[in-house]
Amino acid sequence: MTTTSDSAAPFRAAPASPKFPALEEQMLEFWQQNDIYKQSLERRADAPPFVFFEGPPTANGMPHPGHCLTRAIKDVFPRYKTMRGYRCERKAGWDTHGLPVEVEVGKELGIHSKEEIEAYGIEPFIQKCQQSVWRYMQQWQRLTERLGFWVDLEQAYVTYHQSYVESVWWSLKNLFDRGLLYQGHKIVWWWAQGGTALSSGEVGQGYREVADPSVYVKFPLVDDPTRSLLVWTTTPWTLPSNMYAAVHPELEYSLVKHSETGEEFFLASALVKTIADKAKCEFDVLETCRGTDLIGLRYTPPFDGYLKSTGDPTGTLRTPVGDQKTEHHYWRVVAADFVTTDSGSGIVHQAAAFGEVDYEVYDEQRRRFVDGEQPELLCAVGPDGKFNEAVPEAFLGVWVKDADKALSRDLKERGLMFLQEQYLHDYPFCWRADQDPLIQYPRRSWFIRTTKFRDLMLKNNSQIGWQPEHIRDGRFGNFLESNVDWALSRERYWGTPLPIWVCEETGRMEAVGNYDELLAKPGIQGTEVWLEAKAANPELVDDLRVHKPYIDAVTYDSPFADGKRMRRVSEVIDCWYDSGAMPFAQWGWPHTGDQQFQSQFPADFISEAIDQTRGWFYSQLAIATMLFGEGASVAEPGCDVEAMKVKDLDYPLPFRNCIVLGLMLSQWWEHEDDQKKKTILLEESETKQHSGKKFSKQVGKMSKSLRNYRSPEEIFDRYGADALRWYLFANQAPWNSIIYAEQSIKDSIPEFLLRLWNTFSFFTIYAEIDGFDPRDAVAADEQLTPQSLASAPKYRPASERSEIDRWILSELNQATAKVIDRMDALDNYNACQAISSLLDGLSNWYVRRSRDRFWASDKDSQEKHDAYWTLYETLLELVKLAAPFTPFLADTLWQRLTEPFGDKTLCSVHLCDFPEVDTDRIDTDLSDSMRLLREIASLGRAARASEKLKVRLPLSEVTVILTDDSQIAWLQNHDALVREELNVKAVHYTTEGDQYVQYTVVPNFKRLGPKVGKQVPAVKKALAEADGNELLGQLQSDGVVKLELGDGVIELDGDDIEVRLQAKEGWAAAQGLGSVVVLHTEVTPELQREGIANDLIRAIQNQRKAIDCQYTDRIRVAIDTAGDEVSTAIEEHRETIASETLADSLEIGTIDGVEAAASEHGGVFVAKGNAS
RNA sequence: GGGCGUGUAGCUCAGUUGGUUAGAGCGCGUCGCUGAUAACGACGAGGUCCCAGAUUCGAAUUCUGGCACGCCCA
Repeated sequence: MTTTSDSAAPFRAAPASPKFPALEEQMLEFWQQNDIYKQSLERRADAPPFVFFEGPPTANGMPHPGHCLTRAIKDVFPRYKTMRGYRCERKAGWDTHGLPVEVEVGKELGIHSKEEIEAYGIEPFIQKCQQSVWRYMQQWQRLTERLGFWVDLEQAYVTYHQSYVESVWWSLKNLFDRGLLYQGHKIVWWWAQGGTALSSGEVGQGYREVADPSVYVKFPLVDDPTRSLLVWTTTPWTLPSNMYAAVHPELEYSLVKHSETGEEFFLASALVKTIADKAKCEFDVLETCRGTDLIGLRYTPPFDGYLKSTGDPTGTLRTPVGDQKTEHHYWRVVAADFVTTDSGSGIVHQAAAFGEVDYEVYDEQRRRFVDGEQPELLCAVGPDGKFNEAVPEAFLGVWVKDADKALSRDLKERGLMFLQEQYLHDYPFCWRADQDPLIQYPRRSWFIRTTKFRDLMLKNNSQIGWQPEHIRDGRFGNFLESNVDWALSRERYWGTPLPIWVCEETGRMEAVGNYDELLAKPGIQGTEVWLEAKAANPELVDDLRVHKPYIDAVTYDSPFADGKRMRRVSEVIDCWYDSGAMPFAQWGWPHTGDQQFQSQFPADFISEAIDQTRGWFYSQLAIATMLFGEGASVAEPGCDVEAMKVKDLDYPLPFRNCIVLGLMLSQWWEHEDDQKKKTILLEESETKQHSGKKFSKQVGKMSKSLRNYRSPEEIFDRYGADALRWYLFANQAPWNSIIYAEQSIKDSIPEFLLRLWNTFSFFTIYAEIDGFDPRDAVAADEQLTPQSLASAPKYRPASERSEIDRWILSELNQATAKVIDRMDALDNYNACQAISSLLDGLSNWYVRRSRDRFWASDKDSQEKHDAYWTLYETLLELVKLAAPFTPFLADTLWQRLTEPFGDKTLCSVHLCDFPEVDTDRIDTDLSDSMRLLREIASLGRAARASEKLKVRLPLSEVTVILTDDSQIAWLQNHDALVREELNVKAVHYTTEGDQYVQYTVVPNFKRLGPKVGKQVPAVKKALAEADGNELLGQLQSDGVVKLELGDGVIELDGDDIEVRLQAKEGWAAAQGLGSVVVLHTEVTPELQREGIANDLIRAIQNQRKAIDCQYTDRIRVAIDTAGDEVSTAIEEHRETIASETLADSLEIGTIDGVEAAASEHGGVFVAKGNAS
């Protein structure tokens, strides 16, 4: 070959067993030192943007394998889009606020309750919180980098940063000024003894079964005190706070008469008998009605505390103008859909203060009244869980759960108790003080009126490209449909402070949009608290000045009352609001970053796991809908919306596409011994090392305490990040829940990484031997595109190269088209399938069938150059295709493949453009023909196997019978492949196979169905019964087949039917769908001897390897045989044997001092060195 | 209890608008190849497509009702 280079070989043979984790570590260092990620962005500085939002991980706790999936998916599409010519900025982000962080710090300090935190000091506590998230952020950064997730960690947005907090403040001020931020009640699970609400997670931990009372109480009607509602409740202590009695409007109710006492009750018809039985009495049904008929009936509440103190107030209803109606505030029958007849009486006591559902009923009632005349929430219990003045004196100050019995006795004495029972149910207790039952209790809370935006949110949702699609109308759509106002505030410490200041005199409020605005307020005081803290501890992060407790100290003159102060409310906000504000808050917008925000909104692509539907997906959608586009005009009456509107922003939605990932489960093998001690193994193969123990396979959630999964770090060290990534991308659609199966991660090495490496390695071995030098392509560009390589003198256009070259180039371009199509549709799974099958074709067919050209001794033959250029180009393009998926290996191979060019080529594949499809190189007919040819080869091997005729033994002929002659000409021109593959002397193709095969004609149902409809079974039957050969003959001569059916004749053309072949008995044959391959099995002595020669070649080659020959070492060979046939075979094929094995001498006999290798034809002696 | 999803080979998973022989990889078995060699190839066995019903000429695929599992909510 040509030698334009100074060095002997521009390519070095690659090591056979690469250590992928070590190669990846090297690559990480290279990327870092050369700032490849930044370079990849700079190359796209003026390109159209592809906008990606990073959903901020909570920097609390260590990252686990599930996070690897999210981060890998978040990486692959931006990488792909960058290579495709887009500018895809990737700003990292961290969610740093919230209860989980407080709990984590609490654990560290050994404290838990709010009292303990306050005793410890809010100031040191939030400092600890800030330090804690910082520590975890570093762990996450390590994982992020090692996984190859390219994202700008240096410029990450952090939710506790001042600029971020101020953006959130701006948005809250905007909502407040539009009247959309209001104070209301929220019913929470309340730990009265500890004075704090518990999160749902904490509540879930503390359920246990207890017996509670279940009582049926009489509520006498105001208009007819002889009649009562029979009302059911399981919490007698809430009766003093009764507000309504609820019925289901559609249920049937009965008015019954007690057969003994004569009292009359309303209750659900379905429960009349049940309750009569329970009370051991008889009811006579007087009349029935529907629930709606009862609505509005007034009754006397069981305890009169509120009746006395309020005087049974009324209010004006919201009705059309001029149509004034009033209604009593309390103690009426109302409608509620949740009432059932599964238990109770069908009439349910409503105490809005102590139940979320009850509260909703109350809220609905409240909204029926005009402003200022609405019912108040009745609540006879203080935050300490004890009764207040609204109850009879005997109960004042009693802990509610202790009062059930006494209250019941009181009701009995007053004749209001109808029936009393006990029932068992699960009830939550405080998880750390397990004697303390929790109660539902109302807390003042801040809400955002998201319900006003329900339709707009649905409209935005409808335009989002969800993957999978069912999220839109399923889980997410349903969630939006049942939207309730967002409970924004949290009575906690570490969070974005709610930026609302209240006048200490009038209670009037205003929102503050940023820190400077606050400082500019008249009479500002309290800022010194922060300054002093900072002076005392200069290490303090400046961002803390907008946090509790420093911000709480800041007060200013009230604009509402002379001489009075404005003080901040004490709450912080839900950290989901923080994350949902990231589209603008990540830039500090609107205070800063206008240009970035304008160009980076909305997102083209986001992805998170399905648990984020109610989390980040919602918070983003809700906030964007309220602030931007059509929603920006929504406000309470009297607000000047135009003044508050964000100018020039008319965005419909916060993100255009979202892949919703499934959850990740773990898989492990478990054994439990007699002492209940568990042994956990992560790989099935390991169970064999514990003989005698029975392991059962488990699939379930990943559990830190069970240690039922391997940490990402260990996976990286064992198999590498590419192995994990390929497993995540190529094994399943990402929205399915995925089982983290270590074996499958391991398998991605031989299935993809090693196969790619071996193909590359094959190339380098021969490129080194032959001195193939790609620098002959003098006009090669920095990306080594196929076009630019064409400048090499021995480079022939693809159209002039051999069939197999054109085939693999066609496969390459088809695969490229498929990958682009799939990746544009956010379908990584099928993109990987396309890459995988391309690699399979390259490795298992192209290389296999092109070996002889690489081995050919004529180093300068055109065929050899064709093979090199084809393989080289294909590898280069394949590596680019793989780059987004397995970035480490792809870059390693790119660097080695481009090494001869030095600085002339790009130093990283990630700076390249994604391959373009060259449609001129796609030849689908060739693909079809090659598929048929591979099928024929495969059938031939199957036939050989069934006759126990090994491939080394040559055969004279195979006959291939086809159903039609359309491919025969092509196959005949290219039968060398089949001859070599099957080791036969000749191949005959024919459609006249009556001798070997039977023809059957089967319907093509897809065409026939629409055509003949119900006659399909009859046609099928007729075809099966007819003589196939005859039908085929008809078809070939007339072009149609006529079938006699019971009710007439049907004509079928060639597309309506398919011809199938069935090999006849007695032939060494194998059948496929459209072809049968028949072997001619007679073995002549000549063929036998050629087979012997092949056997010997193999034995000698084995021996070469055994004595450590280099590829090019010459050898001496002797065969120790007494057989004439073997000797003759050696003589006949001496040339071939010698050239194949690089033997300088080939004798019958032995070689002294050399150990013989046994073979079926005698001892084989191989020695290094030439004959002399 | 409600909503959403999942159920296909021993394992991990595909399966396009319904088309009659349901696929891949791994694992297993048999064989082959041997200048990619701790690699590679072929062939084979292995399936009640969770169950029952409906629609249809035809259902893994559509519908209804179960069962099991998962997630979210109550």
